[in-house]
Amino acid sequence: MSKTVTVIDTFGFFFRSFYALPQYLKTKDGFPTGLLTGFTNFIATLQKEHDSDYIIFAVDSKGETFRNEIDENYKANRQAPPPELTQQLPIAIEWINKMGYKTLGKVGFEADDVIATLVKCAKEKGYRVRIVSHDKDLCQLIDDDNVTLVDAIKKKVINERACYDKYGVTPEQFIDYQSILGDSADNVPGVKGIGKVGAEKLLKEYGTLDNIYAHIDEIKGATQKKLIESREAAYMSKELVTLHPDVFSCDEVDFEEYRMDVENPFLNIYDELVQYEQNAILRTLHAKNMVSDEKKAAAVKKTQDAGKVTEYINSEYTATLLTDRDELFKVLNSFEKDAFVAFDTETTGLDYDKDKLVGFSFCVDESEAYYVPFRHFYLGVPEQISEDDAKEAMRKIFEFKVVGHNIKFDLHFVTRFLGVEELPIACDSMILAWLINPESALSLDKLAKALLNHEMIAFKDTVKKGESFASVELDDACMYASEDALITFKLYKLFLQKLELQNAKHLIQEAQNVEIPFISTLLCMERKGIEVDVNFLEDFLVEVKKTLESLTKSIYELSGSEFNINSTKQLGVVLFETLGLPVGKKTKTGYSTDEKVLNSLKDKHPVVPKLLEYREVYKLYSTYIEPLLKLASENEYHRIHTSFVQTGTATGRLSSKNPNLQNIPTRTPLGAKIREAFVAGEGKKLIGIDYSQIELRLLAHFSQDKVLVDAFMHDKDIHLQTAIILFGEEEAPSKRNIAKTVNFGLLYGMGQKKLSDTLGITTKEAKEIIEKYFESFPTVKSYFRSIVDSSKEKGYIETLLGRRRYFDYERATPMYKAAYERESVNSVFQGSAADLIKLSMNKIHATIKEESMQAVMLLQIHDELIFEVDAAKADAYGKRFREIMEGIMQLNIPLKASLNIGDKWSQLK
DNA sequence: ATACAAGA
DNA sequence: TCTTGTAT
Repeated sequence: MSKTVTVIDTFGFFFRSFYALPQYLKTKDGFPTGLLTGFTNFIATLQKEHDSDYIIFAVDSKGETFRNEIDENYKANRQAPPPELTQQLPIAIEWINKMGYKTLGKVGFEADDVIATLVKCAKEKGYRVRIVSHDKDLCQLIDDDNVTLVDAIKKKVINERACYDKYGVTPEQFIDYQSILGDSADNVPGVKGIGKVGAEKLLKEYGTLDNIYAHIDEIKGATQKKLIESREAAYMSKELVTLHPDVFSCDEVDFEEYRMDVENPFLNIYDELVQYEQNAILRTLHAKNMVSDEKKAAAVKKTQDAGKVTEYINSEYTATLLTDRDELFKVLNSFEKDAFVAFDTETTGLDYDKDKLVGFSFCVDESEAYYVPFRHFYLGVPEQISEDDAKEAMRKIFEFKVVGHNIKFDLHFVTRFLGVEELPIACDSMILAWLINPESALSLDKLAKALLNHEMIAFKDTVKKGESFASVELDDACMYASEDALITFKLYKLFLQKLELQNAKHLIQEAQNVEIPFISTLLCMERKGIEVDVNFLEDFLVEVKKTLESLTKSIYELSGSEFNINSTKQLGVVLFETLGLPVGKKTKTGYSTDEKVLNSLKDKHPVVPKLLEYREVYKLYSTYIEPLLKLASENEYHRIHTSFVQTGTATGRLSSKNPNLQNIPTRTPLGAKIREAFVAGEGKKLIGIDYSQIELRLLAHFSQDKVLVDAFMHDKDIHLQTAIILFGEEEAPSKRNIAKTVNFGLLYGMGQKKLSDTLGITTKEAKEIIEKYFESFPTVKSYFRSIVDSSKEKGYIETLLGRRRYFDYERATPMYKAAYERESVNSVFQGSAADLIKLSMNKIHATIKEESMQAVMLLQIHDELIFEVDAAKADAYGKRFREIMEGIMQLNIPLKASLNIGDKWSQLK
């Protein structure tokens, strides 16, 4: 590999950076820093984007150049640069040398000539050259194999091809091109009256300037006249624009003096980086632990005011660390009474049961954010706010309109810390982001990157591995936490604007009336948790372990080998190679061994039924029994707390995690036994209420289909009615199950493929059934059609409450389009059903509070709610809740919900 | 179809 | 990351 030299057109680069970067970048004293920031960024990305062996900063030298001898007007037209630029320029030049790089210039010559000379010298040595410049004067040096130009701001490489695309001439023709064109900014006259189109055309035809004049007789009319008149000017121009590769002799340059691999260039200008508030770079240095604590302390001291407030200023906003009570309240009292305050907490971990708050941050405008530490703990931690003052401050904050990002998380910690049930909140930027597009990434850092083009400080760069936020030093904590509050504030404002622009003002109302109150509803459910019978689970665990052991033994015996049954790879080998069973389905990586495949092999070998049983039991053990038992045992009340994710799905349903309590088994007898472990507390009962056929009822309501409406109005068996219509009165009872699957399939948006799989029939038969269904329910068919049409026209569907889900039909393969059509239809029902139960939950939550009922809502499983209530009131409360659910909205058909009461979850059916 | 979670 | 399996 030949060596590479990067040559910087230094002043050109600085000018470019200066104008490319925002002019408002200033230190807090008002000293402009845009150019400096651009420069430090450039150096920081040097290795990554301009990796080479040598780097030379070519500079102009003061004084007249030989070009002024040719023409005294040369460059006389240039305007004096603005003072903001001239202020920064000498600092930047100084930094080049301080950092350990070297400049190269020659009195009487411009940087361009120095560069031309360097190119010649480098070529002699067989080095490749990258010239960092956007100056077209340098195009004449391009030589694809050896020399390219790099535009550092646009990050573009300009080679022969790019040059030709842009100017229509080759690099070799470039001098002649400029000679004709001239350059008014540099007072290069060129041929008067011929511009770039003419110059390009002439050179395309004749190749060179000399050849143009050699064939001047062939050229017609005005062009000829102009060329003849400007002949002298053209050749003078040629002298002006031709770069001189002989500024110095090549043995004068020792490339080894210009090595790029300078060690830690920034450390050499550390104090100045602090002085000029190059905080992005400082942050990286600190994160990489490249700065000693003494050096850091000395620098922080310089930025520290005489008073008790420490400010960390970077180019965009001020992060203020508040460690003094009076300062803290001075800030809080300065806020308008009805101000929106973005609020965020820092904790020792994610578990609100065992982890603790260590500090909080807030922000009321886009230029300033604050961090209040009160429980950081590390060797030599400075004075912090007291816990009592922190409480008082947080109470005060919740008198304003609080906005958070996933604020349910913060509320768990703050409510417990303050000893209150609920706190009023104004909004949640994560929920707004979800309402705007439920399928987008919702984390603060992703949103900041995508919408604000802001790279946030990474949590893992702030908190060392294995440590908690409490051990983060206050200044780093302040930078990190303040940024969270600031970005939350910015996003909140942005989302309100976006909703208006997207013509979705109703979603602001929906957020206000439904989603935001829903946060409190979920908060109470999660905090309460559900009790688990630990003894029962322990016994169950022992029993299941025994079963597994004996199953493992017989599987080993029957298969004739010992292997890891949980490894699908090993299992595949045993079944299909050792035992030679017929291979059915294959996966991307090997044999498929899923339940369906095993079922088809049930009679082929005695090990297969054992495997099926093992799979079921192992699933129960590993996914449910063991983790649930662990969670319940850890909790002093044996209650386990799930997290409901309000923004978890594209349709509007909730999701549940850590643990997921929405997929506790029910189908098989053994699985259903898990539900026996969920019990009511002492003197309490569990109540389960589930909406019956809520999605099909919504279908009846929206489509107004006579058969469906009639069935629900008279409370008939909907699946049987469907069977009657599909297969006739006679066959209906025996085919009710098929009808049920079809109805079910409709709701989950199954295609013919999935339906045939589920029913165990061919796709053709499935297709026929679906067609039959639509023939029999023409109203449903046309209603589905109308959803799809509107989805395609608008690019989104809306639920009952106006929540949207977007579909990009524009660039989608036909397969995707078909999937989008089904998802569109399905989302309307699932989403609207989710809306209804959400409304019910809010209403029930409010009712429990208003009437001080001895009841708590514990779980939601999509169309079902589970409560724990005072045993004596179970019946009355149950009926009351059911009424609320059935009456939550007046539809064209009645809503129905069924009520069950018991001591264990398993009894609620 | 939509989730979450476990294990290799 | 892939495969499997649980729920609605």
